[in-house]
This record gives sequence, structure tokens and C-alpha cells, in this order.
Amino acid sequence: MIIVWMKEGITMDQNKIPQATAKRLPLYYRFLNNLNQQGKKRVSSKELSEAVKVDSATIRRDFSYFGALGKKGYGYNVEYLLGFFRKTLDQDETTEVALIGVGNLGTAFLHYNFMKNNNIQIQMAFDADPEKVGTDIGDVPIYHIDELEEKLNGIKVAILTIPAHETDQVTDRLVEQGIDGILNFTPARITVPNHIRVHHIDLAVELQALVYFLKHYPLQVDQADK
Amino acid sequence: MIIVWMKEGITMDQNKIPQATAKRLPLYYRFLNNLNQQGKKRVSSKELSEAVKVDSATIRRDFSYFGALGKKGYGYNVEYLLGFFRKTLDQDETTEVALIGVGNLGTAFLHYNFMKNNNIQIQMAFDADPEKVGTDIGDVPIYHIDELEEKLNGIKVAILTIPAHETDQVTDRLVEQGIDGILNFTPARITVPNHIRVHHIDLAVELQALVYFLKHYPLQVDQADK
DNA sequence: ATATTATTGTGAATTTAGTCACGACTTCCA
DNA sequence: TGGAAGTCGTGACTAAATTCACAATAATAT
Repeated sequence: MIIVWMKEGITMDQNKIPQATAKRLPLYYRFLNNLNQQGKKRVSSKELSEAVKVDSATIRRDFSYFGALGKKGYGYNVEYLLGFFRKTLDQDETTEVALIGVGNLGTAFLHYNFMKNNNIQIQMAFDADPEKVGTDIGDVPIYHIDELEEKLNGIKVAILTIPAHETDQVTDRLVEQGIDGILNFTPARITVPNHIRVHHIDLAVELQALVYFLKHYPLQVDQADK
Repeated sequence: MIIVWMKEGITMDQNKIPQATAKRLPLYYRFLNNLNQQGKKRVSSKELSEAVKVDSATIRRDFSYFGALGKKGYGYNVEYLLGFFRKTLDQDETTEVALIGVGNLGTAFLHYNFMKNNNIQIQMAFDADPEKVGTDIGDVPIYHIDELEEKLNGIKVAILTIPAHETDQVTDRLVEQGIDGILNFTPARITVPNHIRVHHIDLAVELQALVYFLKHYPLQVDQADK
């Protein structure tokens, strides 16, 4: 029996990049794209800070993990930075994704055209509703959930937008098919083998947390608010 | 001119509770509810850990900010803990919320019955589509967006599920009406006065981040996976 | 009764993230 | 050409969050 231990990132090239930084990269990328499309040639960490609402020192620090990308006294060249991030974020190879559960939330995803600015493509969707099966939404074909094994065809990433009570059963089938990552919008916390990455986005929790913060963590009030 | 400076939480009762802990409270609350409904009388931090996928030491630390809620060698009494969190999370007073933008994502929220387990209620929704205006979804009335000022009636929390290009305009109107908190599902980063709390949930960024992590941060593979 | 096992609560250590503040270098203007 | 203004990159610091690890205690079994 072979025991392999890889603590996160220890073996990888990009391993010095903090997770908090990695999570902000897609955001930077999107805004750089906007700037580029607006024809902007240069941008400072201060400007970018105002746009993405991240402290400018944090932005400079984040960028610095990738080397010296800017010029002192000048800022960053938008096109260069964009090109750099395109490579870093692997924007050149497309990642194929399957969506499970074509309810309202799932449909929202299907209408969201990820390919516009990036390399992620929802390739197929699954649902149990015979009304939906066989149709396309946003050019994505909808198959019956029973065909999951047959159609999935090596897709490594899934978005789960199904009712909570179906979560475990569907998850097990995805695991069986060799899934690598799951974006879980279900209120259930799923159990998967260690090598599979799951990100939970829990809409009810987000809303409750916002309300809790509003009541218990007053924000600063300063001059700018009069 | 009066200048008031309140750094987050410094003035409040609950102020020792770390933000990371506060964000987990709604999650704990939901699972305790589940356990209680299943008739479970006691639970250990280890069991809870497996259910919510949070390290058991973190759970014990989180609970400890509220005092000694458990018993050594025994664990926590589910009913007691639940009652305690009900008070802490203000589950007794209802928070009214408005939803702006009844597209697929907005509709998903309207069907989600927050009242089932907690104290948050979507009171009204707004949209520009005349087909939708005047109807109800999940018992929530939909008004025309032009009636925002007229109908909002002191609601302090809004969920933004509108297209990106309308974001700034709608945000300004909400600010004008005295909103306190916004849950923003728009890819735009909105600008508001300091005293207003905004939480961003950016679906495209979440998906891109997952893909980035999959490629660059391999997870541990251990015995349990064979 | 007593031993064994389970489990908390927390001090201390560690890890991760964020911010300050400034030297170095660039650009731009007069 | 020289000086002022702008901006990066980063060492040092601070803050926040997590994890370790164990004494204290409760429950349970014999």
C-alpha cells in the first residue's frame, strides 16, 4: 500500500501564492479586462483598489508574488498585466463543467455566459424533469439525470444546484465518475474523498451572516458621510 | 461638524467574537436544528465537525467565545445550545428584506423559504418586466422598480440580483432610501457610503477560483482513499 | 467504588493575512 | 536639465484565525 501525503500546494510551482491572493485573482482579471476594453493603457494599484474594493497595499502585495509586474512611478501596463494573468489563470485552455439541477439557480448559471471573459464552459446540464430534458438553455443541452454516467465523459468539475435531499446520492455518483471539484450550492455539507475539492456557497448562510453583522458589527461613520 | 469613529465592533456587546466565528454561526444553527428535529439530545464537537466540515477545535473555540456551553466528557446539549444560538442570532425578531431583480437568480431566492428555519423574510421584490409586476412568487409581491421609493417602507436589507449595468443606479436609490446592508450578486463592485455594509457574492469568481485551486493546489491523497 | 473512556475549554504556538511606511525609481513639467 | 510628484515593491509589523495538546472533569462500565 502506498501512502502519499501532499499538504496543499507544497509540491507545486505556484505554491508560494497565499490562498487569499488566489481567490482574488479572478476578480483582478475581470477588472483588467474591463479596463483594457475601455482602452486604458495603464493603471495604478490605487485606481484598481477603488474599482475592486481591495486595499491598494494588498493589491501590490498580491501582484508581487508573481514578480515585479509594475513600474515605479508609473503603475501597471494593463495589456501586459492582462496577458500575464491570462497565462497564470490558464485562460488559454478551456475547463469543461457540468451543471446538475436545472431549477431557477441552475438556469441562472446557464444563462450566464462564462466564456465571454474566461475559459470556463458549462458543457451539459442534468435534470429529472421530462419537460426540461431534451431542450437547450443558453446552448447547453439538458440530459436526464439517469444519463449522468453515460454522458459525463470525463468532465472534472460540477456545479450542484439541486434540492438538498438529493445531494448525497448525486455526489456519490459524481465521485464514482472521477470528479475533481464540486461547487456546491446546496445547504447540505457533502462528504467526499480527500482528493476532491468542494467549495460551498450557502445562500441562506450568506444572508444570515449579513444580517448578523449588521446588528452586531457597526461600521465606521466618518466625515465623508457628513 | 461631528466626526464619529467606530472601528468595527469596538463599541458593541458581542465585540469579542471574531468575524470568522460569526460567519459560521448560521451554519452551526442550521445543523443544530437538524439534530434537534432528529431527536438527538447530545452532540460532541467531533460529531458536529463531521457534519459541518469545520475542525472540531475550531468549533470548541467558536463556542467558547460565548462561555462554557458544554460539559467535559459529555459534549453539548442540543436543545440548550440551540436555544442559546436562537437568542444570539436574534431568531426571535424577524428581519425584513427586499429583493431587487426577479430573474432566475432572484426567483430562486423567492422560492427559498428562509422563514422555515430562521428569522429572515423577503417582504417584497422589484422588477422592470411588466409580465412579472403585479404577480406573487412564493407569496412575495412583485412591484415595478419605479415604485421602489414608494414601497420600500424602511426596509434595511436588500438582495441585488439585477444585471450588472443597472447596479450603480439601483444602488444609489437604495442608499437614498437609507438601506443598511446589501447582498450583491452582481459582478460589479458597488460604491456606497462607509456605514453601509455590502457583501459580494460573485458566482463567476467562485467558479474560476475553484478551477484555479484544482489546477494549482493539489489536495492530500491519503490511506482512506486507498 | 473504581477504573476507563470521552470530551470540553483554553493557554500557547503556529499559520495566514493584512497594513504601514519608506527607499528606489519613473515620469512629467518648467 | 533639475526638481516635484507619483507609484511600486517590500521589510517589518500587526492582526486575525487556526491548530496543538493537555489538564480537568463527567459519564459509563465493571
